[in-house]
Amino acid sequence: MKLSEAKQQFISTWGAMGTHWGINRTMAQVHALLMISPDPLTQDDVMAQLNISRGNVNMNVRDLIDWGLVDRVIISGERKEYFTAEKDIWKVAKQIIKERKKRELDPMMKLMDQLSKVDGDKKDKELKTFLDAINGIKKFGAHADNMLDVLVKSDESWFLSTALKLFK
Amino acid sequence: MKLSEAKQQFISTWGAMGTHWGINRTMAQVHALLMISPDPLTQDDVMAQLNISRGNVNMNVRDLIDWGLVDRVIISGERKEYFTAEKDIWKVAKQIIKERKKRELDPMMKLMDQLSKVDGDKKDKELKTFLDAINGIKKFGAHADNMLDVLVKSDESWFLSTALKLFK
DNA sequence: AAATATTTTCAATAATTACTGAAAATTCGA
DNA sequence: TCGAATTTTCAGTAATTATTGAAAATATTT
Repeated sequence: MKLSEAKQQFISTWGAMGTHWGINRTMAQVHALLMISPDPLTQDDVMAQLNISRGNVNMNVRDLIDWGLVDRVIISGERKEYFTAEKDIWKVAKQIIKERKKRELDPMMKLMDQLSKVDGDKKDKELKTFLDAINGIKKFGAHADNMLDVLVKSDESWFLSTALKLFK
Repeated sequence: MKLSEAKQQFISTWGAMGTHWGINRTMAQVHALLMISPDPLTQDDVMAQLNISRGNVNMNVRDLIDWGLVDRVIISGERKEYFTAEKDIWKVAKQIIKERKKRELDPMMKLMDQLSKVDGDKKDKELKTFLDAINGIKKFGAHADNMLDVLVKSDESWFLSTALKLFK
């Protein structure tokens, strides 16, 4: 298989995968492109390689920067902005875990706390089932939160060696 | 807060959360409704409670069954089908991990194996960066795969006690 | 400060995804 | 086996989400 073909396939699949994770296809494709590009790219490079408009590139790159997955790069003597992505997949994963925890898990747990204050007769089957569900999620969330925190703070070698032994 | 209100909020938030995870809003809402319902519900119950059409309920319930998150229940003497959802959130999480691993991680790893066979001059910077990315993902994926396998095979008490100590 | 290059915004539009509802298929009881 | 109840399918439509492209804003050079 030729490199150009392989790149194309990687970008396309990474994009499709993104849609299964609540990430828009193009954003995932831009990320994929930057991950396999040795040097930083400009908006025009991305436009050309993915065949998308300037506005689209701008928007998605900005989102990727918000996620902490892409950085602006200043190249001295150049007027244009360049963009580059973190290439260490472990760091990428940690960053995504960190962001999703902040954006999703934390607010969800806050809501569960509120919902567990629901009032009514504890003997009521409806209420009991509801509270059991909420409390189950709270407990699970607290543990997941903890686990993810440790994961995010750990380094790659820990993940690649120790973690496995512990799990086995 | 009243129960009916709390339920409504839970269903709505669980649905919104679904969209961040590549799951359609309605499917997540149906799941939420079944999780907090003490008794199995019929298609008509779900239609009434979520204000959606019969076809929509049918489709989403079928998907939830495919995901292993909802079961058909036969109630003797009743002609209609009833549906119920697993209420133990740890089992729900394990099931989702299992399915996503099968549907997403496994195929992705298969693709990486293919892409790592790309041919060309190993000195080429473009090729080198590409291969580094692919191999990084392969290595990461193999470990994640392993970790998730152990998680899925472990039981709740392990998660709630041992896992934390190990991680700390 | 004017000219030029570059980035950002956002209303209009396109593309995608989800939903409805009625017809077809299936199931089940009599 | 027939008829009624129930489930499933799916073409048409609605709702949502993503993209374009050109105008406005910003930054840089001369």
